[in-house]
Amino acid sequence: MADIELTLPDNSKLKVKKGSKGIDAAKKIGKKLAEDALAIEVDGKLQGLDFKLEENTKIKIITKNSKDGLEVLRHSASHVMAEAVKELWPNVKLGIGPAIEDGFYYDFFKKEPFTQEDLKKIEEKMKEIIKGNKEFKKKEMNKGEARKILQEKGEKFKIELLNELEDGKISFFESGKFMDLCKGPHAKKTGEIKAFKLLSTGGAYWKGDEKNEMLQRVYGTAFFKEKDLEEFLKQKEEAEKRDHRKIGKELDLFSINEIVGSGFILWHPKGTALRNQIMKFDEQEHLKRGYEFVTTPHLFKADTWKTSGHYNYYKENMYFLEIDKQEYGVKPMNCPAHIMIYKSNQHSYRELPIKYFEFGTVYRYEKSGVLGGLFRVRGFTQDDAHIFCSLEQLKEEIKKVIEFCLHVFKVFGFNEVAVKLSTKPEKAIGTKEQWDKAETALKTALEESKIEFEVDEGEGVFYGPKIDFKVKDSIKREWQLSTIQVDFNLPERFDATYIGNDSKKHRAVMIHRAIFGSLERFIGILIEHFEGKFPLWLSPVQFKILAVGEKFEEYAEQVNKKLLEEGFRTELDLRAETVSYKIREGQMQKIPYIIVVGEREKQNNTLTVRDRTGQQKTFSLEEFIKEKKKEVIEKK
RNA sequence: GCCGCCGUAGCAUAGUCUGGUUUUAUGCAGCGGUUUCGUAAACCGCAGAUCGUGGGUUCAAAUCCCACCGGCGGCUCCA
Repeated sequence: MADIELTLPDNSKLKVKKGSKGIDAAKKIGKKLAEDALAIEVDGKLQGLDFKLEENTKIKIITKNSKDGLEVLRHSASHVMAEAVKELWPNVKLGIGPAIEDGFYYDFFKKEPFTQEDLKKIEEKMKEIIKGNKEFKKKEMNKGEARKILQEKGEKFKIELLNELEDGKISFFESGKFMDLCKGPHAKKTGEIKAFKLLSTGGAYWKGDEKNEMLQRVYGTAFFKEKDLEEFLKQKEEAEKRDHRKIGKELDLFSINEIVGSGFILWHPKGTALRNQIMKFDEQEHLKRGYEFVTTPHLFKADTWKTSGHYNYYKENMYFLEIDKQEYGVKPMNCPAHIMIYKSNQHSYRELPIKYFEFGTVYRYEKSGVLGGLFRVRGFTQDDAHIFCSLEQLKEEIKKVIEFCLHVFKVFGFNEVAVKLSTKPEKAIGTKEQWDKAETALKTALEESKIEFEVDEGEGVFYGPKIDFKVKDSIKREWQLSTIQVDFNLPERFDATYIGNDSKKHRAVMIHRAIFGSLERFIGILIEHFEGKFPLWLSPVQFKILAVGEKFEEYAEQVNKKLLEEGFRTELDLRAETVSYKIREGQMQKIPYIIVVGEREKQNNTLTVRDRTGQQKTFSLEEFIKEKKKEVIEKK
């Protein structure tokens, strides 16, 4: 038989016999590769190893230890889980069972939800199946045959999926007694699944639509090596240790009170100290960049929201009240207020851009089930600014905002940033020309800022394109932070204009941008990022001062007074407790420096300072102040 | 909002399944005293809880049932 030629990802060519399969190609490339092979990617599509190869295709062998390999493994694990569940509860109907970021899940239709004990049972059953080391066999048939099989089994959800598939060959995967509609690919045998663990359960709507039935989802994860699984579980534990709700309580930063209401944050003195430092820093940075500060009310007459469109499109998320037969709405956004300020004067093109900044506290009604700690709340403060400019100025202004964001990330130690540009969605306002110009402006701004970014076609909001920034924290978790959005809608609705050099009125373009997004959420992220061990400039309490004995209390007081005068945040602890006790307490409060004074220090006018790692160092008072002031300025 | 789990002193837990000393226990924190101490917990004592709220079942409810409030994990949502 004649050879056919395939292209490998590195553009080298591979010749195999006509009619051969993916596994043959793998063997041809190398014995080791064939052993490790799990699946084959043909022209970007994952296929099983038994996939018949054709000429002029680009192939990639998916092996263990690759990201795609993990996906294949996890998808296989989800099948094994479904098999286990079917054996334990034969009447359960199957939903879908894909691999996801950290593992896999499978959705089942079952009256009673799964319990923790059920998870253990399923795990045991899965172990049996894996031990059996059965082959994943692919079976192909036409749609009619497939439907017949599914109808016999009564798999109504699978039939729904089948109906959406194109006519042609429908594939099932079979392992032992279990068979499931599935395009694959899978591992060769169930025995490939070596390290797995079921993690949790939860309800999930069929096809993610809340109008549909609620299915029972089981989450799990799988790895090729036991070591990787352990690593994963350790990382999970690490994340739990950093939970901002736990640390927030321990460090007395904030609370949420049942009587006050869900989603409303009470900032305690220490939390406020932290928050104030962030705000102070942010204010300075805005001043440097030519923003003007404004202050606006929390409550507006409903007319404002009718003009802005929120009354029609955002009403379910807003708080309304009626006084003297007049309807008012609490602001969910600051934009209308800023536009009103802009509109209180006529503006020349020479004045543009005009940038208004406000720490604007907004209230949004969020469904009870979505609230959580500081991450999702009903009342929060945005570091919100609106830039009014001409379409021509857009690119330069966006560039400045990008620089601003990156600077802020760096200061807080977020060194990895992922950027996404979202373009015109199907439903959108504004002309095609406006959109094109704006999208080009955003794109060019990103390129000229030498930033790598992804384009998310059609994912913009209806009123304009946007750029989103995601950062990675100290344990590599991703958080969506900043957003820069162009808005054609509100300037139109509020008729925001400027006078151009042709002395005619022109529509202003508005940019919404927030760097932290919400201060509440940002602080939540910071708590987890730093594990509560904030750098000196942010620490609610910077120094804890204690004396070795009563005789040295006066000196401790002197030191404290001096540090307060120098603008530091201190805590003087003169309680009748032992030195060790107070140090332990300070350490648990994650205070950056604990200052101990006694005979030696009093004699020499010095301080002995213990840092968070337990290291001690002696300074003269002046020396210490100088060094710590530097540390605060450098924000290390 | 939906599915599930949970709610015991300021905090962290035990007791709840299988109702039964007048319902409670432990540690930390608090308060009173003693100790004045050199880098992660000195000692003794005291006080502190309508067991989330309301209703029901029962001779008897922290425990069983219902509703509500709140928290957590998911889903959905986050123009």
